[in-house]
Amino acid sequence: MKASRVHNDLNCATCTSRHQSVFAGLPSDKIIELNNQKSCTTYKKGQVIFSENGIPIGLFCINSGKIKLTTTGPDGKEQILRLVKGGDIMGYRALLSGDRYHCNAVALEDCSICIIDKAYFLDLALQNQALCIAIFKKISEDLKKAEEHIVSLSQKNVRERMAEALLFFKATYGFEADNSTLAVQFSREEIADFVGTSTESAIRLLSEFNGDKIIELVGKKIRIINLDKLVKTANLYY
Amino acid sequence: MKASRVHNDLNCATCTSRHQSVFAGLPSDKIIELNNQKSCTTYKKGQVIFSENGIPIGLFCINSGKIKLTTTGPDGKEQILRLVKGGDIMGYRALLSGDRYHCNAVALEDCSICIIDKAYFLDLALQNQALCIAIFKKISEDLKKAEEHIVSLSQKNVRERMAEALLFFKATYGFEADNSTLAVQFSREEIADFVGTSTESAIRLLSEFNGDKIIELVGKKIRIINLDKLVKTANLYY
DNA sequence: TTTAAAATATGAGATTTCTCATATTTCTTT
DNA sequence: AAAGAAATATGAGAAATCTCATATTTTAAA
Repeated sequence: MKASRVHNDLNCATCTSRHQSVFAGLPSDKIIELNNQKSCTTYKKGQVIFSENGIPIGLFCINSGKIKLTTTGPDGKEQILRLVKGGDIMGYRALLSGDRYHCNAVALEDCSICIIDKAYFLDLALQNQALCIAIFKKISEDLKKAEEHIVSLSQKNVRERMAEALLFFKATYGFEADNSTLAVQFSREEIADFVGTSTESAIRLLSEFNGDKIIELVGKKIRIINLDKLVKTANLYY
Repeated sequence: MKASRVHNDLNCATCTSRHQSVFAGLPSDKIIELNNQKSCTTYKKGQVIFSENGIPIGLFCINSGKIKLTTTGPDGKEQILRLVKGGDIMGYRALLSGDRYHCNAVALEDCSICIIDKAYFLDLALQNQALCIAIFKKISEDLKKAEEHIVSLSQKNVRERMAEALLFFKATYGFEADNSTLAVQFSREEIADFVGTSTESAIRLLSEFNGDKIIELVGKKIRIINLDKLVKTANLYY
């Protein structure tokens, strides 16, 4: 049975993910304070961290692990909206707008996550300019990415969107040590849920890319062996 | 020749749009200060207010008029990303993220707009909690709308998206005095650019909706005559 | 007012993508 | 290790949507 484990082993002061996070600019006294206001949890792959319509109790700060944010469409099909990794915050949209969650957060692999009390976080953000600006930037980036996704879904065909998705996975999670294998593993269905297509079409396209020597399928792993061709296939520039 | 006209006739203290804006919670001394930091411009229908890749010089605060925010897709096709109206701010994403604009802002009708100096606005936002929270909410809402648009584009067919688009236009701009005619006029091409379809398909679907007595086409105007059926057609609930 | 240009409308074939069927492979569990 | 379940793979027909062609109507310009 998969289960989350609550603890407080992580220390914000020594947390390496912090330096890439919105908390990068916090003074050290605030870091110590923050450390006392958080609680840490580990989640196993596949576990739901929060879900649609839930009421936010705090801000999730990812120490390590990868997470997908999804919604359920009108016919029950899942849509992947955002991808989250170590150093990211999540759950901030609902928190800042006083809304409920409109996404599900599901662990793509084992994760170590801290949750920061809602009221404390809001207070901290309003009092610390660097944090406030970092949050502005974070939402702005997510909005930009979402709008790029809109253009892609609206104007590109499935083949182009699939190529773009692989590039997005690369941009988000990078490569493994071999510098060519995507450092994230999705099922074909999950890829389809990001690209906005059927699972069969996703499978077919990945096979085609494999046949075209753009990628190499090694089990569940995807190696990008011709990045130029992938970029061209994505029809990115004009 | 269409041309914008710069002036300073509008007064923030008496501006009625302000009460629905992010500046609603500002104390009156700050309103007076804000009034001195802004400059007003009128734009004619069709005019470009800012464009993709431009560097933001300030925050646009809409006094009156309707505006579309668009991007150009890989094959030159326009995509409508957001719709703006009196009381809204725009250009804030690029401003807050220190980025260039990734959208074009084009007047859908004659507009009266104030521009607030970038540095002044950022300063004001960081010093005033109510404003800061209002901005958080504003971006959060735009992100939520964008993500709903993603699900729609990804999972719905063109007919459902068209119905949803009409409901979105209604939610954004409301009805005229007759309580059924959409208070905004788009060309069929613009509707297609929002829905993510071809102009011909947009024309065809509107004709179909007209034939199905869901809407009534009165020249360029669209009257919603069966809201229930439109909601059902949009496949909104599950 | 006439003419030209742009927008709207509609049909029909071409194309893309989906769906369903059915293998095959991989992973889990006993 | 064997069986069952889940994921991946592939084909083929069905359905959705686009594109191109061509009217028709509306708007703008001369």
